[in-house]
Order: sequence, then structure tokens, then C-alpha cells
Amino acid sequence: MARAKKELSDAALQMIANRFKVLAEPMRLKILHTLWDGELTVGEIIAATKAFQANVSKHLGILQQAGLVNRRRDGLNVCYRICDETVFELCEAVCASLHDRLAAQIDEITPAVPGRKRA
Amino acid sequence: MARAKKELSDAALQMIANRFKVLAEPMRLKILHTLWDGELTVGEIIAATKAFQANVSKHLGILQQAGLVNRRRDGLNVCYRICDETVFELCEAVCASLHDRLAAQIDEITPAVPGRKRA
DNA sequence: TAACTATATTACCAATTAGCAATATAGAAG
DNA sequence: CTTCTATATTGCTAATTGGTAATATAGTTA
Repeated sequence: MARAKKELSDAALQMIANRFKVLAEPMRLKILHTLWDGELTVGEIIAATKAFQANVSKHLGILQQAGLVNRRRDGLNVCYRICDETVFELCEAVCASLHDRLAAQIDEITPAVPGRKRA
Repeated sequence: MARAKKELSDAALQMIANRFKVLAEPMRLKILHTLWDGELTVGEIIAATKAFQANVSKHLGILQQAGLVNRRRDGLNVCYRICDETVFELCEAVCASLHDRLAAQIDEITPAVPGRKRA
């Protein structure tokens, strides 16, 4: 099916780009990945990522401001959880695309030697 | 359905982040958007985006290196076209997410005045 | 109240990058 | 070959940002 093309203003493009920018940092992806199975405290995220506390806190702030994670205080701890399921969808789409691209590149550099089996 | 969690190496996270980074620039999104309906020459892209030639050329190079667009020479012209359909999928997912988020924010600041109709 | 713990904020530095101008290259045409 | 057109590359500058250390704040406990 054909996709409906919609005109996009510069402001709209900027918003979309900003969302991608939030996801364009390995550390933030790592944090989101630790939250895959559900809510974690900041301390648990720090332990899982082995990153500096200030760094984790900053990235969590960015993720929250982008609306990707929720914040909840629980006594001394603060718990974060993913609140935008499209995060998974986006990462899966990118992974699939990267996989296809690498697979195609393998094909290109694989000599077509008869008798040599491929995987 | 539950999603299968897969461990991701730092290298994998870097690759995924790099893909998002390519999409994290409004000008590149604008260029991709002009290619929505199919192949265009660089000149046509420049005209559509009203951007400087050097800038468009640089961004096209980045998009090509990321494997998002294809390059084809045609005489004096060079034609580009989107060769990774996940680009559309990603942008649509982001747009939907942003839409939902803004709609929720509207609800939050909308006073629940009885008798005042909402859209 | 004071002391303690978990998290957030601030300040700084180093590295990256978008935009722009100038120049270079590839192909067509004469 | 020379000239012209379309596109690519290079060099520069200004702005952004991730990581880190130091400090501040919120909530708990005594």
C-alpha cells in the first residue's frame, strides 16, 4: 500500500529530529535497555550500566523530558520506567534494518565459489 | 505479547545510536521527505529544500553512507532515492508518539469546565 | 535538631558537527 | 583541448553536548 505523504513544517521536522536525537546516544539506549523488564531505581540503573551517577541522572532527565520514561519517588529512591512503548518499536526497526544491511554487505564480499557452503 | 529481551553489546548500542543520529537532523529529514515519492536529482532536492548546495551534498553523503539512500549517476546529474523503507516506519512511529504526547498534555491543561465543548 | 543516603544540579572541558564559502572534480558539449 | 554544468570536497567557525567532579537537595532515621 502507498503511504500518504504529509507536508511537514520546519517545526515538525525539528520535533521529530529531537526525538531521534534523544535516542542517538548509546548510554541512553543502554539505560532504556535496562528498563526493558520494568521499573528500576536510579541506583539499580547505575549498577546495571556501570556509569557515573551524575551521568545516569542527567540522561534520565533527558529521557523524562522527552516523555520516554516516567519518574516516581519511593522513599529515598527514585524509580524510572519506560512510558512510551514506541521506544521498543523504533529500536527493533533499526536493528532489523541494520541486520539486513550487514547481511547484504556480507553477500557482496562473499566470493561465489561453487562448493563453498554459506552458513 | 511480551517482547524478547536480547542482550546488546556496547558496539551494538553504538551502531543503533549512529542510525538514530543520522535521523536526528531536521535537514536530513527534510531531504528524506522530498524523496518520499521517489528518485530526485541533487538539483531538485536543493530546489525543494532551499538549502545550500554544499550542505545538501554533505547530508546526502551521510544518508548514503548510512545506507538510507541510493546514488545513481545520470549524465551530469546524480539521482538519489530512499533504499531503506524502515525510514518511513521510524518517522511514522515517532510522529504518532509525539502526537499522543501532545494530546495528553492538552488534556492536562484543559480545564474540565462543564458546558465548554472540546473540539 | 543532626547525620545519613539517594538523587539532582552545576560547572567545566573536550569532542563533534551543521552551516557556509571556496575550491575541486566529473561528465557533457563545442 | 576548452568551457560549462552539476555535484563533491575541504577548511573554517560557532554551537551543542557527553563525561566528570564538585556541590546541592530531598527524604529518612536517630
